[in-house]
Amino acid sequence: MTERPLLPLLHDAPVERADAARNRAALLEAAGRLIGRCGGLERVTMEAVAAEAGVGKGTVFRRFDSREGLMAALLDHSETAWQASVISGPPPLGPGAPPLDRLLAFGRSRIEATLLSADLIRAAGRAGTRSYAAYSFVAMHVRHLLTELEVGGDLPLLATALLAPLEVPVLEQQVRVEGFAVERVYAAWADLVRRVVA
Amino acid sequence: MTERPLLPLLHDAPVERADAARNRAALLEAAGRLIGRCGGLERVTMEAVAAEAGVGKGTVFRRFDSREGLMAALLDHSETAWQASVISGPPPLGPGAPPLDRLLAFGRSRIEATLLSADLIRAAGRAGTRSYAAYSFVAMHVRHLLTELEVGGDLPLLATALLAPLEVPVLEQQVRVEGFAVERVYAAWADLVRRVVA
DNA sequence: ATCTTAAACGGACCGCAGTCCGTTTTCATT
DNA sequence: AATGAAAACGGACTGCGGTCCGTTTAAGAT
Repeated sequence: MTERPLLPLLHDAPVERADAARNRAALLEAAGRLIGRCGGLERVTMEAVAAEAGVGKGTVFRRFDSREGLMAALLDHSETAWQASVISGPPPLGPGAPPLDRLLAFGRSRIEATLLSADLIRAAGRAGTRSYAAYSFVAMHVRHLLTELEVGGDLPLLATALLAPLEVPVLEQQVRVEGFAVERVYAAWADLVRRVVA
Repeated sequence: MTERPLLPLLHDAPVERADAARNRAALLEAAGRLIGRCGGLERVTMEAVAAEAGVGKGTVFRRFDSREGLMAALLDHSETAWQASVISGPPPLGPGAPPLDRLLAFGRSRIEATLLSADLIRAAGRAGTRSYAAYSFVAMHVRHLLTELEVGGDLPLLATALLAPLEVPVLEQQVRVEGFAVERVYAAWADLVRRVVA
């Protein structure tokens, strides 16, 4: 499951001890199991995760720093899989389609993925903007596509402006509070994109 | 300070008892004082606010429900003042200027006001999107200006898309993490607006 | 002035995130 | 295999947000 790198010295993370790695895996599994068993991850306490994994409470915090850290680690699996489908999945989300098609596919996929993991993303903290690594990836991807579309202007900030309406609080407001259909939210984002690249 | 309505029955808030009103005011003042005295509002505990105001802890939660509620009440003053300057202040933020000028002035003013109260807004919760009342106001205002500009499309969602980059997490990422100048952030937003209304 | 009652009060109490520190385990070295 | 030091472990402990409930108080009615 967790691959130990063949040349650990090349990675700056200084090699994890065997018991530490075992407990990390056990804790992630325990957390996933508990979230499934109870309804909703906010009802799962850190102590319960520790107990389910058969370790002490201190170990949970040693491994993941905080509740948000644990949630972020949990989120990492799906986020990584999603990133892979953007990097090397089938078009139009993956490479091979025209840039505008890719951008629109990106938006639709991002909306769906974000709404699907909304609770986890919120619990993983940063209160609205996902962790820096995740943000960097999507920002870079959108900048890249905008460059291919030969869009002028301040690309880093323009990319951010296109990404902002795809953040959890905005989508939840639109879909869960205002009751708009996901399809309509996507259509509006696509409209925004077309105006920007025009 | 706190005006009692002449015809209380017309308001659905069922009239506040004198001691309750006194304590509400005392608590807001105490909270403001403590936030000033200590550095940063996250170092101020609810118990400390209660003590500073000379009331019991239960009273704080009775009046404001939660820590977020207290922070939201604190924020309400400046938010209301800002709304007033949009509704009836001098142009171009207030009425009297052409719609595009008003929209651009709105963006600049909103960016500045949001960054100024960023800590409070974050502490007031809803994890990224401000309280519904505040959101409704700005959304309505932007929709209104877009209508005057004869912009077509799904106006409610288009307005949201223009507002999303002005939320706290986005602005803080750009200004505090990436180190962009506020002026540049505003310029990028203005560019976005011009592309959308074109 | 007194009475009634709904509302407000205060502070002990609870649950959970996060810390601390004495004990145990891993693993590289010999 | 023995050893030593760095790392991990566990669970008691702390601090704060939030609740509960017995007591007090405001304010309209008589």
